[in-house]
Amino acid sequence: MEEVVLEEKLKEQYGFIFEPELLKAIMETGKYRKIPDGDHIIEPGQPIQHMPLLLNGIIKVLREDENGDEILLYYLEIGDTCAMTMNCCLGNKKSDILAVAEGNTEMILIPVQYMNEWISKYDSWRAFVFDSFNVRLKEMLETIDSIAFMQMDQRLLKYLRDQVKLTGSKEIKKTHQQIATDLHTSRVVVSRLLKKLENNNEIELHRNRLKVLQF
DNA sequence: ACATTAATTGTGT
DNA sequence: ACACAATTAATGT
Repeated sequence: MEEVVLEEKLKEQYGFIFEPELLKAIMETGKYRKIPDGDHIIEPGQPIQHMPLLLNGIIKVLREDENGDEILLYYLEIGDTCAMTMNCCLGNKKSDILAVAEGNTEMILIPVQYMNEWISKYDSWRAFVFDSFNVRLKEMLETIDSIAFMQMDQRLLKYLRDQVKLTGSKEIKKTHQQIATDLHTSRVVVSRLLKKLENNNEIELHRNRLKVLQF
């Protein structure tokens, strides 16, 4: 990608947060990456060498158990960075999570060795890192609540709301099966609940997509 | 335009 | 949860 365009994108998303010095450092050390929809960005067991700064797109962060079962931990949006990655960076450990691109995703990868240096060097970086750590933690607590205490219909509603907020569109382009995997349940359950919502005129059902009519 | 097929969605047990 | 029916989208003829 053109250097100039990249710099503009960076400023667009992070210009208000980071001081000019830091932006320059990011431009110098970061590597631009474009990830197509559905590609795995990080897999469990992989050592982490970079930390991502999202330019656009969404990243889905999942936990995977030994059977290959997955649970959705949280989503990363533009302007976010990955708390799990930071955790790994500090200890130079391997990844505990699976990160998948959702939609075409562009990001800048920063080698982990700069993490520590920048934390002491740039106030804005330290603030950014801690802040996003907080946000992630909060989101994960929500997810835990939702798994532990909420009924499936509530979880589905939350999921739909999140999708709308996340993509900025009331159209959700997913199959029932995909939703079921995200929520860690069976497709049949999702189908039945969605059908109920449709009967209540809360959503519109189509093949491979659905439309939210309320909220 | 029609038939075939594969994938997704709906429903009863 | 499973099995099957119904529907839809995609593809070839």
